[in-house]
Amino acid sequence: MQLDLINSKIGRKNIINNNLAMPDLYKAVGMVGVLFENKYRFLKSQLERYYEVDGRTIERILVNNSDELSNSGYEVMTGERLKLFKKSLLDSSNLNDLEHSSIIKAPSLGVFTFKSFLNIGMLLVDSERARQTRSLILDIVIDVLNKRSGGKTKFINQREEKYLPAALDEFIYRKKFIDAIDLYIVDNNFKYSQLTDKVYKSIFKENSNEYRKILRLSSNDSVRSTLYSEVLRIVSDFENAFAKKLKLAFENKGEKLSLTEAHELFNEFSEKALLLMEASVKDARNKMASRDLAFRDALHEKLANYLKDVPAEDFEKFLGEQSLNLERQLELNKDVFKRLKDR
DNA sequence: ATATTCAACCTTCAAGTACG
DNA sequence: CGTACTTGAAGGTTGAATAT
Repeated sequence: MQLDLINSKIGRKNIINNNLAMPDLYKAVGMVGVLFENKYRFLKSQLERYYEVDGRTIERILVNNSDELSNSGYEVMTGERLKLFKKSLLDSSNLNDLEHSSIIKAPSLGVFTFKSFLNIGMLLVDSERARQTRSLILDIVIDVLNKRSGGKTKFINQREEKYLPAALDEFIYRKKFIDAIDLYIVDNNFKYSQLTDKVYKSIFKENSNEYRKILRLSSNDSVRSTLYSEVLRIVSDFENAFAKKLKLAFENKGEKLSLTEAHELFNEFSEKALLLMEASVKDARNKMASRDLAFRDALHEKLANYLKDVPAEDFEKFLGEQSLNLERQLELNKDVFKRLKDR
């Protein structure tokens, strides 16, 4: 993972949003904070000491990145809350006398959470400690990812409850799609793969070969089994809708379409469908590009405009305790499969 | 209730330094 | 050599605590 944390806001947010890695990070950093309102809090003086920088440097970063840092938990406390905070600060009392006397009088105080503590480290350019901390952060985040995913991220898309139903639906629609190509287009060795690629290109701008390369899949891995449920849903919709179009065109014409005609038909269809499903296609592209960068270290260059940070819920969804591997999902859905089989 | 005081915060101008 | 980053220093603002 070659993430440039200093220059990539998305990269930084992906660290901050990764709640699963926080306990490990906290342990590794070894800086003890004061527990207040359920979060570990740090003072600017602690950051100065840890990163070995001047307070003004931190101040400047706070000013230039105020949105980002308040999102990661930095705040200036005043009034009643400050009073309470000072109380817990005194109880834990792991600061020296000088800090002690000045802080006790402070009418307002800038307070960092552990996340904003890390966030500062990801923005300090010249501090050697910050540099070390960044590489520590990346090591741990990768380590947590590997542990949680069992070392492989190829099928990380499947570790989510919505995947299985989406995959089952897709299986059914895929069959309709294949059948329609079979029945309504004149025989051609390439008709299946060409139209499948067209579906992919419409939805996420890559054909299956490009996609394979980006995800470093071997030739016998199926592309579909690596798609996120949101992408699969759209693939299903496309396949289902285009199958109907093909049937209609076949009935109008009274005979099988040539492959060229089928391509033209698809182009028309795709243009309209993309417009109609604009929001969900955009959402799928966002999720695919962003998650693949964060989880699979794979960059979809053609979807670069769709890169966003991966929300905290996604880390939980794909790496958390609730994330399920496929075997377990299959186990839980045994009865569903039995019913399907009996049909 | 009003004035004073204090530390932190904020802004600005300026100069030093590391780096390609 | 220009750019980006860091540090220096001074002056002003703010909000809360304390004194009057």
